[in-house]
Amino acid sequence: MSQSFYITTPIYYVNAEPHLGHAYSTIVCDAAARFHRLLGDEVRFQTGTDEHGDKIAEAAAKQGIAPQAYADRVSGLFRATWPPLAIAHDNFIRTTDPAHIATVRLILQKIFDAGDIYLGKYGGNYCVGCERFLTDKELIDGKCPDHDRPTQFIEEENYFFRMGSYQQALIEHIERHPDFIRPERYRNEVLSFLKEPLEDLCISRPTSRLTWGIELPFDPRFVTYVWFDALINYLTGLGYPDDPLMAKFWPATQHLIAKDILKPHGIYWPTMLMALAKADNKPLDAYLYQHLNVHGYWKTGAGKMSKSLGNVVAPLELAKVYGADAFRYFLLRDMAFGLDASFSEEALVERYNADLANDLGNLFSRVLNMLYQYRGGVVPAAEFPQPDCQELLDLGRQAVQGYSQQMQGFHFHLALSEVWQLIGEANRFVVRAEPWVLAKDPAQQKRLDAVLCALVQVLGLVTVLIEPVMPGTSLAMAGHLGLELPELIGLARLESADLVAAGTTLGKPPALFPRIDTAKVKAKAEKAEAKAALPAETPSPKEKKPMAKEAAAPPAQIEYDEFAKVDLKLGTVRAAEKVKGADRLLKLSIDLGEEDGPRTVVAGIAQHYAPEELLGRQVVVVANLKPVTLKGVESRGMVLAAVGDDKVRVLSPDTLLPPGSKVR
RNA sequence: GGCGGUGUAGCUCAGAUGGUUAGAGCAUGCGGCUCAUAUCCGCAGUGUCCGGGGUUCAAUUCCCUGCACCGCCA
Repeated sequence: MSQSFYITTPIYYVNAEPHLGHAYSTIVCDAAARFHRLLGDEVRFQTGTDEHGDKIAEAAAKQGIAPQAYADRVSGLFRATWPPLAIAHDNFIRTTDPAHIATVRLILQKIFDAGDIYLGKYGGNYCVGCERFLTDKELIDGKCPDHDRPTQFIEEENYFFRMGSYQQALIEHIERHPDFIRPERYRNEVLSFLKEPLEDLCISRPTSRLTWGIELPFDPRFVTYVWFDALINYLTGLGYPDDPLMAKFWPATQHLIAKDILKPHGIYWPTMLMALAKADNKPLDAYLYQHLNVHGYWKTGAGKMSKSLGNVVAPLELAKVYGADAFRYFLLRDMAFGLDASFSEEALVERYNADLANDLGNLFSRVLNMLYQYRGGVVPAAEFPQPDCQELLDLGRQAVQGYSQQMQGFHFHLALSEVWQLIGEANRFVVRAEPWVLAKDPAQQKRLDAVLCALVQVLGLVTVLIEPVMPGTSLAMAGHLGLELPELIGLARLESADLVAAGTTLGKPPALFPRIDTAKVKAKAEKAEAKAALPAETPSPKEKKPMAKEAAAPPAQIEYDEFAKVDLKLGTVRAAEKVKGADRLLKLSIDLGEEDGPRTVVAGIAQHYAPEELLGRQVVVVANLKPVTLKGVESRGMVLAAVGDDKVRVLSPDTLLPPGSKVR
């Protein structure tokens, strides 16, 4: 029953550092991958970097370093961007990987041997300054407009790929598979492009002009054109031709791109795949991908946004300010997939407050609080199901259906809207059922049980449904609801109403998304803008201070052995309470998977965490710290936390692991 | 220059093979509840459905034209 699902981001060209557009593409793929994992599919999700070509050679030269060193640096930046955004890719590929280079050469040779690559001549107006051919239209008075000097007519030998010979086959495939390129507007764009005769594609660059590329296997005087090299990454990531991954995943390939690279992916790539299929003696469409999913642009900066809030902080920085989950939610909820959308901090905060704080966060909070007050946190069994409760649960199941369909079709904004309609239903249900009235009436206790039970089950549904988009929140909710990992629950299990087992004891809820004071954000932005408007840059003493702190001597280096003496372990917080007579101390009972039960650890984090917030959380503990007695409580260990300027956050893994797991 | 798209409430957008009161969310105003993160629920609006012309008993919806923005191609 389980199917395969292979999704790819474009590999990002390392001539620019990661920005919002890259993040969106990658987050979309991650959400789709997570969704398919919930479906129980076998999933492979690949991203990576594209590192050859003129522009990279130039950028490296400008910095006075070797292209490889330059590519290493920027590729590293991309790699480091993803974990904080909760991206869980299976493979990160680089076009400078030896395996990729070998495969590109193998494929070139195959297509060459099959006769679809030939040596031809190309003549044109070459500008030495630009190091490229210019079209007639680009010339002004026969001169290069950028360098204001005459171009030379150069005839150059190059290798060409017989792209044109696959034009008709491609048109037919697209017409027979309406979903091949989606949404439809981009399919139409490709078809309209294919109305004109398709020319062959120049796939080489002479080494006299460029050496930063993959040498053609059949002619060392040339390197491969960067697109021909780059597109093949999707195959090399699966180990074409022989790796078992190919058989499992290639037939289930979904590419995702932004609209600016539609042509290479909608035309070059399928014709390349047809040529490769022909060379491998297979039907022409044997290697064609399932779907090309095309999204629009995020418009940032410019216009009125800069006047109020946007622009003050780079979009990716906002993920740190408001959290990866809120950031992901905003991107997926606010953009109709395929169309353009505009990004601003205001819009992000608006979504955050309206959807996350008021709707979801508050529902979670009110339901669990009532459960805590009326039932001591123990989930009741609904022994006599009531019609309205049943109706709510039915709506829940319908939401799961609608959500699944929309997610399959890459309509993320509509999928989320399904979930939020359910959240709205649950909020209305609370008002209609008035649990606070039921609680006072001894005759209504069974009814109250049913109402609370239904609400808790809806929270369970929502927990799983939001996992692809907000994995961290989903995990936190699961922890408080006593559920196992959402990704292990999967969508199929949502059919039963008993996600949260009766009899489970749930703690007091934390605020999942504390409301953001928009007035404050605005004031901050205006202040920053005013500051930016000042011409002179005299740093105020205030700004100097943290600089001085950073400049303090770093701690001395230590040997690995010294580090290894510290026994770090993962523990699950089973109980938490304030230590009497101490403002800063919390007494935690932490399960380290030890036979003699949970340990008591005292942590100085009471000003940063309410005890309930930590229930179910996994934390990192120094297990072999000498016991100390603090305010009369013996503490056996210490909880690790990151200390920011005014924030202290305990460290947790991004997915639950067995208590006692070693940390190193 | 050619082709295509978009233009609907303050904002973001949905919509009907043309037919009585044009919709959703957010923002705004009023009312209600109190379990909740001053949250939630209900009610209320407001719109020359881009301008002009045409077809029609009837157009925001179809046709033509103009304007604005966007995209693809050259």
